[in-house]
Amino acid sequence: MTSNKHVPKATLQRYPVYLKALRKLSNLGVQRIMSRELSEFVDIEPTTIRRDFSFLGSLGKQGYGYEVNKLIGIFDSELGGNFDEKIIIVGAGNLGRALMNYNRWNHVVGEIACAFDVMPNKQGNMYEIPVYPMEMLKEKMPPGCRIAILTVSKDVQETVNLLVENGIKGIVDFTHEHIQVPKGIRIKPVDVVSMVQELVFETNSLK
Amino acid sequence: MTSNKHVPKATLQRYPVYLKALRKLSNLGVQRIMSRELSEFVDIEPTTIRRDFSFLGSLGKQGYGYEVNKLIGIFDSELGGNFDEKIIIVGAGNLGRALMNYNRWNHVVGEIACAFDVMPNKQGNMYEIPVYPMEMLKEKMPPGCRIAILTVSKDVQETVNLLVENGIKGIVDFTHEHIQVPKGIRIKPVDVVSMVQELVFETNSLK
DNA sequence: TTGAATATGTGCTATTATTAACAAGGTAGG
DNA sequence: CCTACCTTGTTAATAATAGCACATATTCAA
Repeated sequence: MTSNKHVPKATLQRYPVYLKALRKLSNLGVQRIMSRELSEFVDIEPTTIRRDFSFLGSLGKQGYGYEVNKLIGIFDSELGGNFDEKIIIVGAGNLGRALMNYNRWNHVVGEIACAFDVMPNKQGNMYEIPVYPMEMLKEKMPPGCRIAILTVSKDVQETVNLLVENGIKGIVDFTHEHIQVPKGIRIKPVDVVSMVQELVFETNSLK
Repeated sequence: MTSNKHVPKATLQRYPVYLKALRKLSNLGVQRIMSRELSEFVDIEPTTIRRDFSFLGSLGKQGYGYEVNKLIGIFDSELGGNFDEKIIIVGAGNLGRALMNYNRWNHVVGEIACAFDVMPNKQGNMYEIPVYPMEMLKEKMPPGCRIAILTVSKDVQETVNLLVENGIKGIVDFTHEHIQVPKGIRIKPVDVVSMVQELVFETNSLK
């Protein structure tokens, strides 16, 4: 990080949105963009965008705007550590396998290094990604691995404990269970049911 | 809704968390709980919990706490409309089918009424849920259906437009595309890549 | 029945996040 | 090179959210 300013949580949550939009724009051949244009694209106020970007330095030019590819580069290097993250998938059921097949990880976050499952019939290679037995977690976990995607359906808390013991710092959680982790470990629940509930709650309460 | 107080957005986003935790506790046989206990469980300050609950009425008893099942009942009726939502899944690939097989929807949000896919070989019945061709959307969409889960991988924006034209108000979006919708339509992006990015960004920037 | 103990619900305060407004500086067209 | 125009980055103002602190109501043990 160049600047030592504290980046607000809310901003941090918007960065992936910007990044996705910028990549899309770059693919469309857009080379430069102004906060006002980007605003219409991502539905975030121009001022908010400019402030969010400002935490990463003075990235734009006055009277001109931002270079799309420069912005992407900054996200990669300043925030993403160049996105060479080694990620593991824990649980190789339908969902886990669908995620292995996403092939959208490279240069965007890193790569799925390997996966783990308790069931022998799930083990082996899957979409060129090795799936190991759960007992081999410690042994096969790539060095420096911090992030796991959890798609198991049984023994959830036990599995989480195992992951934390082995140095995992962040978990993308696809289970339906309620998980508890020590301070400092981050969990991102990806729960379709909760998402739908949120939509229902909003729709029922806000109108 | 009993109270007409405005429920803050932040609160609305926490309700599913409470609900999930309360269901878990109920299953464990817990009948009453205090905000302080619940706080440790969900990692949200007791005060915040009490205030969040207070928007739905005076649900607890002073010096006593809350009845777990009463709380669940309130969420169901006040917010969830008793969770009889008819949901559709659009896109019956790996992910779509995994979601059909979740069988966690009943009494928690509602039911997956049916699914749609452009590919003829994906159509037919899947886990007892009918999968129709995309052209039949208008015809087969259940009456009053407001919520769609989107797992298609092609023609994303076109599909979204179609859904919105047919009355969908909220979309749980599993695609990797950037989507634009008219005001009033809510999108919940469920993007594993963005989730991992968020974890990476937090880990790289906050320490 | 009584009173000490306890947990809720809510003014109020502190913190965090968003938006408006504008000075500063670069652009672009002649 | 100059000038009129734009858009950034940031300061200051507003809004939203979180958390303290306590009055109030209820429990529960004796």
